Amino acid sequence: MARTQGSHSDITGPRVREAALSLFARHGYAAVSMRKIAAEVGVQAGALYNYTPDKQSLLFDLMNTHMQELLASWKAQPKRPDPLDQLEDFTRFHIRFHSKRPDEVFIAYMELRNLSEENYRKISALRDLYETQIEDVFREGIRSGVFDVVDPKVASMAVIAMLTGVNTWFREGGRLSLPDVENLYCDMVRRSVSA
Amino acid sequence: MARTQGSHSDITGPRVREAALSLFARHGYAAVSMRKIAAEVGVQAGALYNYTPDKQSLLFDLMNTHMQELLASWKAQPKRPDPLDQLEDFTRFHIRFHSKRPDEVFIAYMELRNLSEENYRKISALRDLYETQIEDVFREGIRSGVFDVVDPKVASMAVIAMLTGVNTWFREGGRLSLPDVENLYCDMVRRSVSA
DNA sequence: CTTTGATTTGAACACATGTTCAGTTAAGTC
DNA sequence: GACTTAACTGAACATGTGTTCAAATCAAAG
Repeated sequence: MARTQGSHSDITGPRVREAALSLFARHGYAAVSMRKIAAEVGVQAGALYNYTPDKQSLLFDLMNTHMQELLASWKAQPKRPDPLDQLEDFTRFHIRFHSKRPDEVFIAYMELRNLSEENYRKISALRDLYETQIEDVFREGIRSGVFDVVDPKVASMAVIAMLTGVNTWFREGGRLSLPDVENLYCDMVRRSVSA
Repeated sequence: MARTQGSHSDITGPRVREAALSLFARHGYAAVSMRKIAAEVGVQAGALYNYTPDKQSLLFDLMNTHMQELLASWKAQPKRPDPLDQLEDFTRFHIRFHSKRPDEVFIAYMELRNLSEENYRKISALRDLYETQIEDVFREGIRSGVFDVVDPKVASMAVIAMLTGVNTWFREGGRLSLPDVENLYCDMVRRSVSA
């Protein structure tokens, strides 16, 4: 058996994913052909099928990996006892994590409708799981009296939408630094739900 | 000159736009072919070109009309003197206007990258104009002391993102009525920026 | 009923699509 | 240097793409 180590697939595989990520984010899943992805990698279209069963799986893999990393990364964070601190941690974590992965985030929000029904259900479940994380913080803070929130589900959706919106305008090297932005949003988020 | 009045174009024209709106929102601009739009209208693809010079113009018209109506509708609103009231008015207006036009809103946010450069600039300018509306409210409220906002631009982006997020989960006939949602968001928005 | 011209058809254009696969290339083992 | 096999090419498949346009259709005016 020749070429089991040092094989090209160790290099080409990731490059296919990178090319798909970048192209899907820039032009959208439907507008990017397998030939364009192949051209970006420097390979013929047929070669892509050594690394993905089809175009749909390429999209799903990107979104699934992103969501898994998002959840794992949040759960790896140390959890402070006070819900007010947890809310600040979540705010900073969300902004930081998302600002580092603009392409993944863009795809995760824009390409949901291009997933097959089954794949859509899987990604949706992961997103629900993430939304539940902050919802639980609200419920705990309501019980302990530090939050004045009527509807924790709505508050979760509102806060997540607000935080994810940062990606639409924030650019490294702009008028504000990332810590600046974190502080501004921490302040607004806390005040919007504090007792 | 025959058939100048009661002509089919009075009926087919709007139906082409409606079909494009619905299909673009559901499947995305790139995934919808002129033949699919034509099929939805009940006509052959060639006939569409009596109503649009090309596919791109169809997309631009939908987005442009939406943005023009959004701006005109906001400017037609009576303007109350207190910035706190203006903020509440904006919040209710934004939620109400957007929840009535889910397809237009979806397209306006998702299909920006499918606009030609020139069309993108035009739509961007309109969006900037809308964002300026609430930014001006913040600036006035900071001056008069009713708002405690460090960065009115960031506050605008945060509030608009939060409000537009309603469209991703709110459905008429669900757990909450639209007035319920308006009240919840008014409360959060006001508290997040009040002095 | 004939004329008129707006409206629509249906075929054609040149090219792009996702996917498959027999055949070629080339890197590692013996 | 011969052998093995992963990696890749390049052509082919059937189908779909936006757009054009001569010809057919059809409702109203004369």
